[in-house]
Amino acid sequence: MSVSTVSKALNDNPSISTLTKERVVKLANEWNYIPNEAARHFKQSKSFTLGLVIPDLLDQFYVLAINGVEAVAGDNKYQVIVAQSHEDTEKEAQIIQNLISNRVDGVIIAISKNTKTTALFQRLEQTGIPVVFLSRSLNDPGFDSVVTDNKHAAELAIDYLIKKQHRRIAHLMGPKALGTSHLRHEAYRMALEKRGISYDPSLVKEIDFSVTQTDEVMEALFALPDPPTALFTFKSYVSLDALRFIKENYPQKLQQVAIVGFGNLPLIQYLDHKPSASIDENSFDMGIAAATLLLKHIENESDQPLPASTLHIPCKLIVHHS
Amino acid sequence: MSVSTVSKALNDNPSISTLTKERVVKLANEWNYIPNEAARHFKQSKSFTLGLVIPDLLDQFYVLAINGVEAVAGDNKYQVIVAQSHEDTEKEAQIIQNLISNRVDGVIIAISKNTKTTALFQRLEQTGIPVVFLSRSLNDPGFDSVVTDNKHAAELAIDYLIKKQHRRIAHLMGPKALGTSHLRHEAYRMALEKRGISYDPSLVKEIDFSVTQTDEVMEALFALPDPPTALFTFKSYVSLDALRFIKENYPQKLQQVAIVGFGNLPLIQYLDHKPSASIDENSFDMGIAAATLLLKHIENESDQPLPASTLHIPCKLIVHHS
DNA sequence: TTGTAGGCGTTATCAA
DNA sequence: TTGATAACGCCTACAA
Repeated sequence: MSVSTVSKALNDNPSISTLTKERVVKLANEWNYIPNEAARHFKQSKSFTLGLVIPDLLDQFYVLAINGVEAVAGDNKYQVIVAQSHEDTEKEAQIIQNLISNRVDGVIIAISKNTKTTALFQRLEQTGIPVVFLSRSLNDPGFDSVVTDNKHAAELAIDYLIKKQHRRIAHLMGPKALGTSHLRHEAYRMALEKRGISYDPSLVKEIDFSVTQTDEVMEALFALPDPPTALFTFKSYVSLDALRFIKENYPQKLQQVAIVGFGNLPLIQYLDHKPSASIDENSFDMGIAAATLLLKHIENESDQPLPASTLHIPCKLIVHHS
Repeated sequence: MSVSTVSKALNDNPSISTLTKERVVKLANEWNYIPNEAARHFKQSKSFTLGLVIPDLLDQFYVLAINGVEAVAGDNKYQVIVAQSHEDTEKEAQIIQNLISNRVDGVIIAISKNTKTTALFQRLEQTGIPVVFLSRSLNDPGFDSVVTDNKHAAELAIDYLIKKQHRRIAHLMGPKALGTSHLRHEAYRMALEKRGISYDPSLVKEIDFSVTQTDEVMEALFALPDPPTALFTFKSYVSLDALRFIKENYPQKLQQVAIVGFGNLPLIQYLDHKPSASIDENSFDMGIAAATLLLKHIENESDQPLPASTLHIPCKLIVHHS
């Protein structure tokens, strides 16, 4: 029996008789034959693989997003390769190079905090590999992205804090290199002004996610003549660092200073002193949205590429009760 | 110019003139040519890929192990595909099937808590794909594994608790299906008896990692006529659940009950009420050891397979200061 | 020093 | 209904 007959039989090709199919399947099982997916993909010049690049697997926000991506990918017979950049632009470039080498069908990426250039991503698109930015987007509107609805998030947070009588609300802003940092900063500013609180630049401090810098910034904020009574942070891991700083250095302020940040992390449930509230970014849903959008590009057969779009995923405020 | 000349030029084959090489490399760069790794692997019938199967990415223990595996893999030009079983044997089987389909060169796996049969793993080995079990091993000595030195861990924990005047030390034992659960249980028993504390089976309770079951078990333990004053847990996530149970239901016991478990998780640093201590399993090193062992098998050219071995990774006790 | 040809496992096309 | 063949992109003998 020829290879082609076997191939057709296993793929349930209608041109093969039922009897032959049965015999083939039986033998295939007996001999534990498993088709070589790699060869198949090679032949089809399609890998049925999505590359997913994230800064760090220890960040639960991304893990939840991964789960969302994997769910959609699995439903559509795609695999997912997860790679960590460890917030290193160089490593990130290496990963992307590698993903191109392996001819993944598409890439979802949460860029590292230092990534500024778009060259690599243009290269991907040129190679015919669509890219979707997750959570952290470039400033370039030419790319697809799935992001938190930062504006709404800031309003939820500021509303909550104002209701709790806070007027001096500081913002621990993300690294300037990230477009998301500016979006959140702007959203914070708008939300404040809309509610009649004038924006005070001395209450805005850039952080780089390191403990030491957060400590410095907190020290500076508390040294102000009129220090903040509330913090709005770029992400909840910063909230946690800030909280620890307060516990260690200003324990008397622990009950007074309210903290709200982006990301409702599962680990918060274990804490005794929780941040006051968190923005639940629905990162699982963000993963789903990113993967769905990416697949739409991948499976777009027309000669025209789909126009780039930015999806704002709705979020909600979760108040933590300590 | 022929493809073979180009291929040789790019691979720096000595039979190609320097001039030709230069011209080829120049054009390759100009045209953004990136070799198709998939085709290369296909040709070599080698994927330079390791499969890494773990229960859950939200468990920081495994994330650290992943980092270890990735470090070794990267140094040896191998890629890593990470897949989550979500503690589901069926999903796990699917993943392994998929890894075989994709002809990975080797597999590292932390089996799900329900996995009992070895059939799948034998299938892998038969297919010529070596397997290394990580942390959670089967009872079968025919397979390679990298595990915590459970015996030493139990001694460290029990010594610590005894020094703190505890005599009634309960064990929250892992799921019976896991070989590791029995090893740790046995290590606990031995450590106790060696120190003149008789083993009391009423102080041993099996848990399945669910919050509800941990709650039930804790309730039962505290309802004993002579309840435990210390807990030795299968893993630190169980320690955290137990801690929460105590805070919510027996707050007066919070300061008295000592808890020690396997796994020194990064998230513990954020807690106010920490477990008393944790076994630092050095999971990063476990990942390194597993990957190194696996690569040794993969790169074993001899016709004889290497004998199976079990590596016990040294661990230490980390005392947490609340 | 360069080119030609064969093959890795699979599928699609076309012929038998 | 089945079989032979070419092709996917790359590498490697071997021939020129």
